[in-house]
Amino acid sequence: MKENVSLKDIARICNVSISTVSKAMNDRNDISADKKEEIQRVARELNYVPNYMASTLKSKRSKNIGVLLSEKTGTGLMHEHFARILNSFKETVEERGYTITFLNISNSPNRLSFMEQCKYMNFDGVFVLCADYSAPEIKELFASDLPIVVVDHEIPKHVNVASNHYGDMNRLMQFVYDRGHRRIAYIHGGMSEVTQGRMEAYKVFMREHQLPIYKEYIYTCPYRDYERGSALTKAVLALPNRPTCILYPDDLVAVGGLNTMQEAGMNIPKDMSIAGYDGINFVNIVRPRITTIRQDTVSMGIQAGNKLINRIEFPEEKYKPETVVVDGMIEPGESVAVIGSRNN
Amino acid sequence: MKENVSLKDIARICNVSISTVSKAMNDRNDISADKKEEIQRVARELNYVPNYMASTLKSKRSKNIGVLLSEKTGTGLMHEHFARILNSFKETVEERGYTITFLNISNSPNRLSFMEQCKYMNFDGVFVLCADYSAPEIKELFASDLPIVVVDHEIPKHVNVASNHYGDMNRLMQFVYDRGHRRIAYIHGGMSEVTQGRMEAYKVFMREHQLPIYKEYIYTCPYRDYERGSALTKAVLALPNRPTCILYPDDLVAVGGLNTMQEAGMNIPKDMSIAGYDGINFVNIVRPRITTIRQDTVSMGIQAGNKLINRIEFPEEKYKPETVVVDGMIEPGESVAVIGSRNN
DNA sequence: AAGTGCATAGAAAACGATTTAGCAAATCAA
DNA sequence: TTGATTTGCTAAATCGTTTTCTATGCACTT
Repeated sequence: MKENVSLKDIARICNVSISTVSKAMNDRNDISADKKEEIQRVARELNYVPNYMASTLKSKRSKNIGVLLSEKTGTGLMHEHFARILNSFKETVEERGYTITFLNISNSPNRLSFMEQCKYMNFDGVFVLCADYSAPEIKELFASDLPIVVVDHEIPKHVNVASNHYGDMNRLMQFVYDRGHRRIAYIHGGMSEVTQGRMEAYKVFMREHQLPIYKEYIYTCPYRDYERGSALTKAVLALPNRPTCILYPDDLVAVGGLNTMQEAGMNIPKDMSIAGYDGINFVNIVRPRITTIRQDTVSMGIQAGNKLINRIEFPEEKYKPETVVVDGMIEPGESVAVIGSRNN
Repeated sequence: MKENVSLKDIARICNVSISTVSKAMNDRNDISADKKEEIQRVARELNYVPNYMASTLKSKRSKNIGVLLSEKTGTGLMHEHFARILNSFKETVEERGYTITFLNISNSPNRLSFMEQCKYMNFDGVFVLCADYSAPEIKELFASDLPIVVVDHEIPKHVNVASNHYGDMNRLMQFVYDRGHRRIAYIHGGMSEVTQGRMEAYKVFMREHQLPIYKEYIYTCPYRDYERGSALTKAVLALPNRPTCILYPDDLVAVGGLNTMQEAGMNIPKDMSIAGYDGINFVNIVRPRITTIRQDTVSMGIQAGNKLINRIEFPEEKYKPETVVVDGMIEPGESVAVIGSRNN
């Protein structure tokens, strides 16, 4: 048995030219129906599989999408949030006939730059899930004319699929407000401009509800920094005018706070209400369940995939900058108590 | 500026033939040093990037590895265990100049079979992280002559990178035994033959230490089935001769047990000791920290990557079946109490 | 009968690399 | 000097497609 059958082999067997076979395989209409059928039958019998390299070399369409996913502390594949988005993205593009290849992010000296990798592999588009946006090589990538979709980061010319940071935080504020909370501490995550919306939502909500914004109620903590979450919680507890509720930048930091307070003998939510952010799995297995904003990672992946492929297949959309906002949802949990001052 | 520079362009500029340029770029030695240097300089100046499709088409070496990762309930990208292995695998192969592409596992009707995808994309090898091993298309893949590395599953001809189920379980038994436990319940995970080693280790350990093996102490529970873990825990608690320790099939199921018992007012580990398996992140954030076997996912990924590339680059090893056993480690936690009958 | 249009097929030129075979010049051995 | 070997380079074939252009036959007009 021949190692790999090519158009040429089929052409010889069917007594037609290579071009005719090619037309039959691509279901073109400048070929007679019976010939097309016969050729396709023979191809099936011989287990013909087209050669990706040859067809991409000629056609310049790779149907392959590069995924950029850097593994800085806590992000990347190993963070459930990104893994979920990637998984949903993968399903979406696979359904539409595209393939996913990771960009090489290793430190090996002869590694190509991101831009070079895209040229090399002929990516039709790039999905940037998380990256160091200050790196020169990523700026070069963004400056190229490749279709690109980025998650939670605004880039001129490209699509940004982002959580609704402002809206979600607003929902969360409303949720705790409805349960009577007025003295609400907020631990803000990171300095990245994308999540500024949350801080904004906090302040606007407080102002709109005539609540004072104490600067002692506002902290900053890196995402996923459990230890720091624990330390800041102690700081909050030491305040003379203790809040009744603490909002954390993400679920992991919230658990840091939860554990700290429980170890100090406090009962959550009786003695203090808390809420997290993200909605990763373990909020459902710690006790009490942590109230959180569940980000709709499934929708983010689907939208990212479809937007990217649309830009690939309909280049007229290519340079429209665009932000796709995906709403999160309150996941109620049990960590926010209903308290006395409830007034609605 | 020309869209993409090719060997031909460089050849024209340097007044040499295409073959000479090719040799210079591939750092061959049948070319004079000064010409090589000049060509490389010009290539750099023009931002020459080789064309993957062309070179793979001709050379048949894609330097691309297909990754098969099916997303059955709870496995796949979204399970931390697999994400960790994949991440470590990715780093390893990227360091060695290989690229990773996912096999398409979608349900779309015109999806190629795994084997066809490998032919189509010219994968040099395949990494099977998790899959439905009963599917015909995967059997066909395993029957091919591609270099393949599989995780935790024994396949004739191929490499199996597996956790040391027997040894790890034995270590865990020794750990609880050393802390005085004699009546040890064991909830076994799944029916897959690969983890039979754990059951074996449990029985052998009990026998070797002259402990009776009560069948009421042995249960089966699907991996990652939190609810079932909870239910089985209740069954164990109802036993007339309650064990002092319960070993769970994985950490998530263990937390199911933990929460159930805590809700029933029990103190863990005072009233019951428990241990999990896997060592995924949240064992460190629940209270008490769950004692577990931390699987060495980093090492698994590294070994899988290196074995696979070795088989690709040194085909003489290709058909040696091989099992690479990777030891896990006790992660002590706080969920196993030291109890009275301690005797060493 | 000549011209027009259409449907079908094939020849051949790409795409951009690798690789083999061969040639000329340079080096070496005798 | 002659013959053999080495060195440095090129021409050309090849990998397996896609695509453009041309050719042929046939049916229709007029």
